[in-house]
Amino acid sequence: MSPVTEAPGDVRARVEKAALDLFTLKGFEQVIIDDVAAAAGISRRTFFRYFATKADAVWGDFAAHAARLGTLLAATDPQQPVLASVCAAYVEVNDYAAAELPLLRERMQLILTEPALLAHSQLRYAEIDRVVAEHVARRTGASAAALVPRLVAATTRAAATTAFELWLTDERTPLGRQLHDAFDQLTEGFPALP
Amino acid sequence: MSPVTEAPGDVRARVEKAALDLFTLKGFEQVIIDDVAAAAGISRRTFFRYFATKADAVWGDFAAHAARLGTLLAATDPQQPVLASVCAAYVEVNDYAAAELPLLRERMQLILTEPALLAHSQLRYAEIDRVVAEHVARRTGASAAALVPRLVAATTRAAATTAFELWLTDERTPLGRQLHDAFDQLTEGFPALP
DNA sequence: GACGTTAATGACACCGAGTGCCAGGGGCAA
DNA sequence: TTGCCCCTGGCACTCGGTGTCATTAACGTC
Repeated sequence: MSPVTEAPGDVRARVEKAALDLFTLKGFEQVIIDDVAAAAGISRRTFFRYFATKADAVWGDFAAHAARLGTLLAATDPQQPVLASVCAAYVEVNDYAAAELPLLRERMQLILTEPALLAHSQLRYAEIDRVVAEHVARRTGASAAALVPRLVAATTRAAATTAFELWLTDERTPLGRQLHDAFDQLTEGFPALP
Repeated sequence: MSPVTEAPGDVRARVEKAALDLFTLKGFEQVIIDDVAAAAGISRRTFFRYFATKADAVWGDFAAHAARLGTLLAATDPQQPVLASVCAAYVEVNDYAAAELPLLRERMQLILTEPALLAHSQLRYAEIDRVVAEHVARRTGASAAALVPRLVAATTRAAATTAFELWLTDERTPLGRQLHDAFDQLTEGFPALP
């Protein structure tokens, strides 16, 4: 039936697309795995060979994303202030081509508004936090388990998430700008506050 | 069979205790609802009348906790800096009596280390963030959906969570002190950072 | 061309969380 | 006693997720 051998990765990409479209169309909870599998032309069992959980179909290759953030952090200028280096890495790792933006919006819209996906996000962010805390630990000489590295990791990630939320609701301001704005507030100690 | 009529709330408290103990002893995933129900002397169906999900049995009356944080924030001195008022409210809402500390430790240990509970926590924190963002919005005149209120809510909550994590691993430093330390770093714009 | 090997797939049965529905029973007021 | 209400348990069902096994197609070797 099938024309020829399918290129590896094709199936995974097709399932991911089918899942994303269905979730966006009907809502994450309303879609069951059989729907996604049918739309992608595979069986329910095969779906779980490509994605460990239903939520995983929404996140692309997030492990690579986190690893790239780590690489970018390691390559930052040691003279640069630490917070600035974290900001720069966040901006660069989220510097998507214009053609990718609609897909990113779809993904983030789901992740930030669907309760089940929002909950799942916490597990993914743990990897991000670990990478950032290790960078801060290197720069400061502290342990990655100490207050400052963990706090910087947690708060910068909170800033990045907030920037993403604002970017979703505001079509006009680019993501990089939203990230810079949020990091600026954090770095300056919230100067606008009474 | 049962002696007399049971005081209302008794059952819920008993189930909560049974769940907490079993989860701590065997791990959250290893315990199934039937185990908890049996230990509490109720049926599986009744468990789900007291708690909407398995994770909910670990959180006490968290809605009341969030509401109390809101009350404390509303009662803060308008002359006080905004970040200081948020810190003070966080410290006060988490000012437990010494007798309650072991239970709090058990709860937080589970929430912060069990992946399923960590994920679930994100849903609970949304309520906290909303309350804090509204307080900041009141104080600054901004919309609760604007950058600064959301950012303050997200970062202070990140700071509080980090303080809890450190408190769990360090038996000696009291929780209020950990919270103050974390908030100080945040308020001063991380002075220790190069 | 026949053969054994390997990876991908699908079918099936199973577990556990969570839900809807209904029946039984005890407390309580009239 | 009667009727009402609330709490409870039992049952069947949906759905996410997993272990197991048989099938099939691709590939290299003889």
